[in-house]
Amino acid sequence: MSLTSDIIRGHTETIILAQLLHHDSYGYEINKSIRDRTNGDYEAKEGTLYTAFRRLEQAGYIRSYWGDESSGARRRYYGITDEGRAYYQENKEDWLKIKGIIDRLIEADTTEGGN
Amino acid sequence: MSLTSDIIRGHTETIILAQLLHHDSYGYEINKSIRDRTNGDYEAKEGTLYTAFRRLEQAGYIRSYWGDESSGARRRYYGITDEGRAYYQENKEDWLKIKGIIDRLIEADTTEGGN
DNA sequence: CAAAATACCTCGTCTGTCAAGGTATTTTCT
DNA sequence: AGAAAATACCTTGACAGACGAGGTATTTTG
Repeated sequence: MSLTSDIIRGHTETIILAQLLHHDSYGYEINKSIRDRTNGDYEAKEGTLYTAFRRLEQAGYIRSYWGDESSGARRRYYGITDEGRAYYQENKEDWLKIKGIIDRLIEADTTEGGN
Repeated sequence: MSLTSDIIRGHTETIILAQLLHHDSYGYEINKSIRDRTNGDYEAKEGTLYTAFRRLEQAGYIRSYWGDESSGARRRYYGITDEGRAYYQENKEDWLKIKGIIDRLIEADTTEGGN
C-alpha cells in the first residue's frame, strides 16, 4: 500500500470530474494531467480510471463520444454534465468537511482539556 | 454512501492509534471518543473498529489485555506499541502529503497558467 | 521492420467497510 | 421483581472500489 491506494479511494470520481470542469478530455490525457499536476506523486491506474469512467457515465455525470481524429489513435472524449458539476460540487464540500474531521482525529491528542 | 465510508477508508487505523497515543483505552470508549471529538459527525461502525483492532494487533502496532474490572462488563484494553507510534507517525505524514495532492487535484483548475 | 508510445478496454483478485447477527453483564425504569 | 436500555464484547458474509495483468489497434521513432 503506497501513498495512494486506500487513502485516495473514493476520490477518484471527484478528481476525474475536476479535470473535466473546463474542457472535455480523454482517458490518456486525463491521466497525464493528473500525473503532471501532482508532479508525479500520484497517478491513477488504468483499471481504476476506466471503471470510474463507466460508473460516472452510468450515473449521468459525464457523457462520452468518439473524437474524429483523422490521424493518431482513436480517442474517446468525456464531457461533464450539469449533474456532474453538481455532484463534483457536493464532493468537494464533503472533502472540505472530511479533511477537518480527519485532522481533528489524527492530530487529535486533546492537548490536555476535557474530563 | 454517507459523508463517511469510502472517503475515510484507510484512515481508521491511524484514527485508532491517535486515540491511544496518551493512554490505553477500550473499544467502546475509543468509539465514543471519536464520536465526541467530531461532535457526532463521524462514528466508526463496530465491525470496522474490531476488524481494525485485529489487524493492528497482528501487525504489532497495538497490544491488548483484559481489564480487571470488579464491576461492570469486562473490557479489553488496547495499548500502542513503539512500532505503532512509528506507524502512526508515518501515516500522519502521508496524510499531510495526500491532503495536498487531493486539494490540488480537486480544486484543480490550474487557474490559467501552464502549457 | 521492430520497438515504443499512444490509446483504448476487461476480468479477476484483494481488502476495508459495515449490516446483521450474536453473547453477557449492569443499570435504570416502572 | 421484571423489562428495557445501556455497556461491552465479537464474527460472518456481502459489497464496492482499486488495480495487476492481460488484451487490441494505430502511429511514431529508430
